Amino acid sequence: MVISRLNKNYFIRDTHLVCQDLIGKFLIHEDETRLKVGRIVEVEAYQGFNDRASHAARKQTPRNLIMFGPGGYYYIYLIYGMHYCLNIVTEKEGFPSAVLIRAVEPIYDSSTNLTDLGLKEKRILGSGPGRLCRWLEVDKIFNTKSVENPSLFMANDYKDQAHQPKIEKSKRVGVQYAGESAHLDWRYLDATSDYISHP
DNA sequence: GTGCGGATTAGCT
DNA sequence: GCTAATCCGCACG
Repeated sequence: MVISRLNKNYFIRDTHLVCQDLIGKFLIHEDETRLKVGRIVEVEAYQGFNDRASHAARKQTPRNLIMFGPGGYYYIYLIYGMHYCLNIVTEKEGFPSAVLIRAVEPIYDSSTNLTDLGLKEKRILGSGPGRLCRWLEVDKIFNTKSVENPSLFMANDYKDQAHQPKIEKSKRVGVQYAGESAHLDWRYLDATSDYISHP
């Protein structure tokens, strides 16, 4: 299978379709100093003006401005003063939406031999939105950057590592403050994966 | 300028 | 299960 990068147009469509399609895809940080590859196993949808869990639910601010533009750009913010969360903006300009990457299975790491690690240790690397950003060395430098930038991107395959995911939906994590929006089943995960953030 | 609280995590009970 | 850690965006005025 040929490795091909997901382009901006991939994200300019319904957020829930993007969520389902992203499960099993690869998230790759590659430059002169590192190569890290994770398989996406859990994401969440944040969609439109009526989603009270979304940063874009109230109004446009300097921080959430990128969410109001067209899909295909990263939205990365600092949470609780110490963890970054990685999102990809989705849909057409004017309908603020994004997909939060919540967990990846570590596939390759140029600074660590992953085969030396047990399941528990690999889970600590990639299970959870803050943990995966720490492992992949993703921070606000990539905020507002296009998914078509050369070093942080997603791809449909990585060295024949892909396999068929079993997609399940459930409630989003950590949004109990969001009233009506809190109970929506807008979290998508691969039920065959051992790397889900809240098993 | 001040104050509040979060799309989380780690460590302890 | 509970909570501290630790910063900044944003709402107030």
